[in-house]
Amino acid sequence: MSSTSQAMLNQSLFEEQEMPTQMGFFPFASNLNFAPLGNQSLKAFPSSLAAADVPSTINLTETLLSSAAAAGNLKQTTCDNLGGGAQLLSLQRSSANLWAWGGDVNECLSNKRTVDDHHLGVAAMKMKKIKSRRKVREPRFCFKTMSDIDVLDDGYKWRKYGQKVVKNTQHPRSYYRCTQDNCRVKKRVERLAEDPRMVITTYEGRHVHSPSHDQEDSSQASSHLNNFFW
DNA sequence: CGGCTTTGACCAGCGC
DNA sequence: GCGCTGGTCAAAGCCG
Repeated sequence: MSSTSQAMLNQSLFEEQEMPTQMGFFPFASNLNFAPLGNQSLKAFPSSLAAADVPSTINLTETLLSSAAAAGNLKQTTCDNLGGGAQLLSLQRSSANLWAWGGDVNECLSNKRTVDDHHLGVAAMKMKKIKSRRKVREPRFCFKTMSDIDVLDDGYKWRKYGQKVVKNTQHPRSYYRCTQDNCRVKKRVERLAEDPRMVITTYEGRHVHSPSHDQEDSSQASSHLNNFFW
């Protein structure tokens, strides 16, 4: 990824924060820096200053680091040429890599939310859902994980509602919905065609509740996550 | 029996 | 308008 496109991305993330009705990354993403990773990927890492100013960003980082550490093979490094000795999340096999995926970055940024869902009744919502199933989308957040496990434990309870074989991939895409009442968060899980070891997880929407996890550590970590962007 | 997964059908969006 | 594709629905079956 060129520095120009990275600059455009950062600009778009900033705009997303100022105009929450637009499609894009979650606001927290504007507190992350991005480094190019291959042709299509970005590696996300916390800006040291921003992280100090925005505790929730630290919480996210800690959450990911702790979950990655739990999965093993966490490797934390610094990268001086990115300025200020910025902290990178450099994770190895079977750990939770947080990065934005190039393809979905474009998808996220190109989609706009057109209607405010909050003022619609249930019936109206159903009608709208039927009429514009794909047009109206919640904010999305996606990342790659190199893992043998398809569904990562993020502290929330999910129910699978569909599976689809998408074009040019050997592996089916699975669709999950949060089991909590009134919570419309969805996630898609698929394996990268070019590298089946990579799992692409895409979250859509925001949770309106705390994680329902019975493991204390994960629950604590996930609650940090929930505090600011779920 | 309730909650979950599977899976074929259906529908909307998009490109031609 | 038509065909393709992705996303969702919902019935059926499975499992604890």
